[in-house]
Amino acid sequence: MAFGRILARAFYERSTVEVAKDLLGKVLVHGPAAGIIVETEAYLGGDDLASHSARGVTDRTRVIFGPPGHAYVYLVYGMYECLNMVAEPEGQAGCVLIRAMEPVFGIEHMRKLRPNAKKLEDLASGPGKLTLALGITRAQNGADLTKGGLVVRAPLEPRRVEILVTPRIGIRHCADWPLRFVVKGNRFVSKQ
DNA sequence: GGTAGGATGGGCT
DNA sequence: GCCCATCCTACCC
Repeated sequence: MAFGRILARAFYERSTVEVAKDLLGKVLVHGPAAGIIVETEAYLGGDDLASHSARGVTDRTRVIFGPPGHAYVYLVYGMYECLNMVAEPEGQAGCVLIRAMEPVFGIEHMRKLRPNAKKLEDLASGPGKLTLALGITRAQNGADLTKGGLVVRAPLEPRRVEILVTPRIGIRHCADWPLRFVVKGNRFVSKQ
């Protein structure tokens, strides 16, 4: 499969849940490597206490309140970086955590960045693994997803996907909210 | 097959 | 000082 067009800003300028669901099956590209997004989570504004934006605008969370279609990348547990896509119109909080990807292009490149991964299924089957495989760091925080080296494209041959909805993983607040979206049956997700 | 525990540092109280 | 939107290893069935 090859790449289609870059997703426009209007794609991201919608509700966070819509964007999280529609990102499934899209192609995430960074430099020489790319894969199909198979697992996402929505982090909402307002009363979603699991979101970093819940405490308002700070140096870290500023990008989440900014214009949609930008990357929010942060350090978690002192060691790993997580990639999010900013959604909602400017001024409103909301972002989508990219949790897992099916490797498609640049697989040898990604294997070098993920020496611990034994199987193809382990390359990007988690938010920290995915950023390692793609070489994404906080240097990409705030990057414009509609141009440059980090973009999301439509697939040229879209697959019909069935979406499984579950609670989000690894959080304490709002632990039962149904905001995790996975491609049902896909073997590259972090867990079914 | 499964899970408990440790690594490790930034953000915020 | 406490809390993490995680991953890997060791160890145990």
